[in-house]
Formats: sequence, C-alpha cells, structure tokens
Amino acid sequence: METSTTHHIVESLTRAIVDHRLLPGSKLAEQKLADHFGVSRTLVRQALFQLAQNRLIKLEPARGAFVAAPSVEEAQQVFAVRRMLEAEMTRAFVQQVTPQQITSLKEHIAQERAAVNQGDVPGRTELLGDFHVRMAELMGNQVLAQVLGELISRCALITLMYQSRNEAEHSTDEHEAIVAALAAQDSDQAVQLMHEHLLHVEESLTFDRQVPTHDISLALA
Amino acid sequence: METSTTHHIVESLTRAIVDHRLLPGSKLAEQKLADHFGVSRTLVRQALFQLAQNRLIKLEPARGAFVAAPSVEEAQQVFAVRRMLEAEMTRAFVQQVTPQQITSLKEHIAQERAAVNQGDVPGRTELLGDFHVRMAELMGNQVLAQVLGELISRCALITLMYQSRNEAEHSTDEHEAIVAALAAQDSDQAVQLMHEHLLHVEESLTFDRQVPTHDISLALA
DNA sequence: GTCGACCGAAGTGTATACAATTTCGCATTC
DNA sequence: GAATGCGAAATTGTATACACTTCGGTCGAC
Repeated sequence: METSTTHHIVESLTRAIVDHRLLPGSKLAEQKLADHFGVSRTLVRQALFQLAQNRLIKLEPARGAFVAAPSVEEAQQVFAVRRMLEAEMTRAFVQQVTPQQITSLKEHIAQERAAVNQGDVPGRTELLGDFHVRMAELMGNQVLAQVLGELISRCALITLMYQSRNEAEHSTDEHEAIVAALAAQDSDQAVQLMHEHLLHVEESLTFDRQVPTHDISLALA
Repeated sequence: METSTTHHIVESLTRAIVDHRLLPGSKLAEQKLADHFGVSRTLVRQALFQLAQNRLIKLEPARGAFVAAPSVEEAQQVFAVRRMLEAEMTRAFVQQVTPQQITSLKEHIAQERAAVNQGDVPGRTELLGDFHVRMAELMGNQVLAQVLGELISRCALITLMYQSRNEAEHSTDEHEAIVAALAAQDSDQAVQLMHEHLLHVEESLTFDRQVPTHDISLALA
C-alpha cells in the first residue's frame, strides 16, 4: 500500500499552514484541493485525515476540514510538553556531543541569521523550528525527531495566532547560546538555556488577545 | 467531515495489536477487514492510514498493510523518548500534586494488581501502560497524554517482540513507589524512580534475541 | 529434477458514482 | 425591514468500479 501523491499533498498543505499562507479557520474544500492537485477527492481525503491527526486541521462531521485554531489551553500544553521533552533532550545531547554536531548546529544558525536578515518570514519560521528538530536528528533518534517535529508544526500555527512581537532575532541569539553551552559540555547550563528559550518563545505570545473565530460555540465559550 | 466508523476500526485494530492478538508481520488485507467490520474498503483504508501514522502498522507500496515489527534501534529510541518526557512530567507532577490525584493513582494501581493476580494478560498490559497516561491526564495536559499514549502503544508492540521475562508485578511495585514519592512531594526521588522504572522495563527486554520475520531484506540485514 | 517464463487469481491504488447532509439564496410572512 | 421556511446547489460520507501490480502455480525447456 502506498501513495506518494497523498504524502505530497500532506507536505504541501503542511507547508502552507506552517508558513502561514493558510489562516486558522480557513475551509479546506475537498473538490477544490482535488482540482488544484489534479487528483480525485479520494487522495485529498486521505491527506486531510493525516493532517487532522497532526492537529494541523480540524475535521467537523459533514461540514468539512478547517485549518486548526488551537485554543490558549492547547497552546500552553504544547509548550509545556516541548519544555519537558527538550530539556531532557538537551541533557542527553551533551552526553554524546561531537565536534561535527556543533559545527552542524552552527551552520544551521548561520542560515537562521541569513533568513532573519533577509526578512524571509516563512524561511525564518521554518529554520527556527528546525533547529530543535536538527538537534534530535543529530542525536540519531528518529523517533524523537518525529515527535518533536509534530509539536513544532503545531507551534507554528500557535505562533501565527497569538504572536505579539517578533522574536526571531532573539531566538537565534538564544540558539547560539545553547550551542555554546553544548560545545562546552556544560549540561546544566545548556538545559537551563533551552528551558528559558522555550519560556521566552511562549512569553512572546499574547494569550489574552481576542482571537477572531468563525466558530460560534467557541466564541460564546 | 467525520466518520465514527473509521475511528471504531482504528480503536478495534489498535486494541488487537496492543493486546497481542495480532502479531508483528501479520498481513492486514483490506477486503477481509472490510468484510469483518461490514463496511467498504474505503473506510478500512482510512483506518489503516491512521494506524500507519501511529507506527502500529507498516504500509508497503502495492503489497499491503502489516503489523509493525519495530527494530531494536527504534525500540530503544522510543524508550529514550519516554524517559526524557516522563522524567520531566514526573517533576512537573509534584509541582501541582493534589490528594485527589494520589488517590486516583492508588486506585489505578489496585486495578493493576487485580489484573496481575488474575493473570489477565491483555488487561494487565493495558493498565500498566495506562498508569503513565493517567498521570498526564491528571495533570490536565491532554497534549501530553496523547503524545505519551502513542509512545506507549508502540511500547506494547515492542514488549511483545522482545519480552524475555515477565515484569508485570515488578512494574506495579515500581508504580507504587513512584506514587509514594509523589505523595511525599519528593520531586527528585520521584523523577529518579520513574527514570529507573523505565530503564528496568527496557532492560527486561532481550534485544539480542533473533526475532522471527518474514521480511527478507530485514532478515539479511 | 531444477530453473524460468507465463498466465490467472488476488490485492492494492485511484477515480467515479451515489446517497445523505449542509449551505445558501429567495420568497413569504409578520 | 428582519425573521422564518423552503428548495436547489454544493459538499461530505460511503460504496463501487476499474486499472495496475503482485503473488502462486503450472507448464515447458534444458
């Protein structure tokens, strides 16, 4: 069984959502997507089911698929999980750090800076998230990389909904500080910097702002 | 969009796999499943796609769906992620522990003991895993509960493949010790006990044993 | 007797058909 | 003029049809 086409649709829609080209609440009509990708609704539906499992879209019975609009509660929970997971990931990273890994992370940060300086917003968003996935991959733990990747995709959506100020440059600085601690094999320092970094990202969001929604039941809650 | 039927099929197959009624490598033919559930292949395929995303089954192009047979490497990675996540979850749990939570966990452990004593293997497996998910739920973090639940489902498969000796009673004892540390709000102790518990579970597996497989490329690797 | 090619059966991958539900415009009413 | 009710169009949910690939077995060549 397989379908690289379905995978392609998932990738394409994921990028569109994470890159903020599709806004939360947007309707994803099956036939329109099918026409756009030049396939039947069958493949589109398979892709939508997968995206729903990743929590990037929400499926409403008989109504269709909509880009997810994570609640404040859910957003905070996602960040809480990331802090748990990444604090320990950082600790484990130091245990088995190699010069090649440090070099690789530094190269990544250089890419981040380039994207920030060029004002490449989608590229910047992607790279800032990928830094964390990159760490997991460098540790050789594919399972960790996958789990983290999904959480970070959800964070991209959350960031779009609740972002108050632009933290891109600050985040890159913090990434650099983390890598410095990793290079020095200062485990406690690296863990604390990672923990604070994720707190800063969450703090840069404004959860009290009124988020526009088309969902009447959510609006009245 | 929706289909409670698809969800039902996913649940049913998940339980069958986690309860070890379907063995790794087993073929899941679409038409047979469709007949069994009294639906068309369409719904079965949707369910299979979801199970594939949870890594409980593996889809091979044009060949079909098979119950997953996690490699030793993948198994160790899953456990590594669980240790990272659950160590910090335990630490956070102590921060906001309430007497009701302790009571709830103790009740859960009583259920575990009952299942162990009755020799109810599927129920025991399920309850031992659910203890960890229960902690996440009691913290009120649904995202954590979901992520952890998926990892634990995979562990059930792994346990089936590599289990060497029966650790059920020992695990329940360790759960009890963890709850005692939680009740005492001894965060470091609780974290360490959780960490060791997960190490013990992993150590009870024999990764060097030859695992039977029908996959020729895997067999020759 | 073994190996390899061919052919039919079985199974997967995608598209389409059809039923059921929702959506939306429009007419009617108050 | 706003609200309500109705009906057509659009959209989703499920089943089925059909093309293509894989699997198994038989037949024939060596």
